[in-house]
Amino acid sequence: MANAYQRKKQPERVRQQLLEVAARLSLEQGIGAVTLDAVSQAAGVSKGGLLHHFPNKLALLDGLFDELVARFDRAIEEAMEGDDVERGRFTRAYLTVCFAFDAEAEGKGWQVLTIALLAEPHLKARWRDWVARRADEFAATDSSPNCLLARFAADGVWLADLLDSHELDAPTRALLLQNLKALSRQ
Amino acid sequence: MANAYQRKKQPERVRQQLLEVAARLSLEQGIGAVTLDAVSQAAGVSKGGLLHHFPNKLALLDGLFDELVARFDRAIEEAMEGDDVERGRFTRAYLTVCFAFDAEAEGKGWQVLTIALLAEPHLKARWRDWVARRADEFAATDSSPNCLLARFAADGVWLADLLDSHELDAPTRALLLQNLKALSRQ
DNA sequence: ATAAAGATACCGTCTGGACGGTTTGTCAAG
DNA sequence: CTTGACAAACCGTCCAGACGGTATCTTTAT
Repeated sequence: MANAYQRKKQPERVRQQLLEVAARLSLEQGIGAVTLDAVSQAAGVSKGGLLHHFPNKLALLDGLFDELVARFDRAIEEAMEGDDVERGRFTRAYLTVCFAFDAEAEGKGWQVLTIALLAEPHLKARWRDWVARRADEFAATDSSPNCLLARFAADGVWLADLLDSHELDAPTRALLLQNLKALSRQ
Repeated sequence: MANAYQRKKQPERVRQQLLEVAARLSLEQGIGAVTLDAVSQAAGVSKGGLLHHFPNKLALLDGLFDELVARFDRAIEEAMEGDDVERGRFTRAYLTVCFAFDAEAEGKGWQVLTIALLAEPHLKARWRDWVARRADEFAATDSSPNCLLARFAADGVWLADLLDSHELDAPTRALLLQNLKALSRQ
């Protein structure tokens, strides 16, 4: 830290580090702990360095959002590949990802952050766009009332995970997922 | 404002006003806008006045939470009265309230706030308690997998309202509600 | 090949303002 | 005349962002 001028320059790595640290901070200490000072310090970068990569705080949050969505998209795409029934395929992938999101260690790191993002009007709008785009993209295969219902339920489960309410035991959870997937096929 | 000493003293009214203003601010400008200064000013009260009613900011948020839960409870109770089928009665009331929550002007005012509350660990825990208590209270009539599913879906719809995503048209929405209620009776 | 000329990736400090909270004072009601 | 309901001024802290600098990369001109 003291003299970090001459260390190897690795902008992409530093950028990534900043995002990770921001996510971790929000998880461990709430969104209030995500300050430019805290993030930069925990990432071993000066505040000026942070502001070089992200010109302001909103840009940092935007970056987090991008990362989050990209991850989500990748997970969904992956889940869709192993499914050869057209009808409701997207919905099933959505279900899979939402239900898995609490288990994976990575997911945990993004959850608290997510809520914070949705509290920010700007990011709320961006999420809205994402939903609209997807709904449009899969209108042909996933717009049935049952699919809609299933996805809403997935959101509910995701929310419950986020809040640590409900505490489902594993078999109940598995059964629920199964039922919802069945719905998506009808 | 300038000379508010001699205005009629109406503590309960002022307290209510403060809560309403805080809710409205969070709705219109995000949780970040809910500061002691902003709330007190918008409520036509000095900051000292605010802090007289709520000794600190957390107390203010707690107050909002209390109000929110009380309203929710009342709405649910009301919805349960008109339902004479025991099985899934709570779930149907829960559905009714969640689905109605976007329509009523009142509900709108509390939505964004809610998310913010859930970002606060302390309030998150309180919500968790609420869920646990209710789940326990209605274990005999509303613990079937289908009821659980229905309530999760309700949460999803509520979340969608909160985020203005999804934009359901009225008939689809009504149909969804109907389907979920049917589930709760099985 | 190399050196000059930027461009990019940082560092360290400073500042203006916001924000939560305290304190002291004032008025009105009981 | 005491207590509750406020007002108004103030304080310490924190924080976002600006700024001016420095070191390392890349490109270009020679």
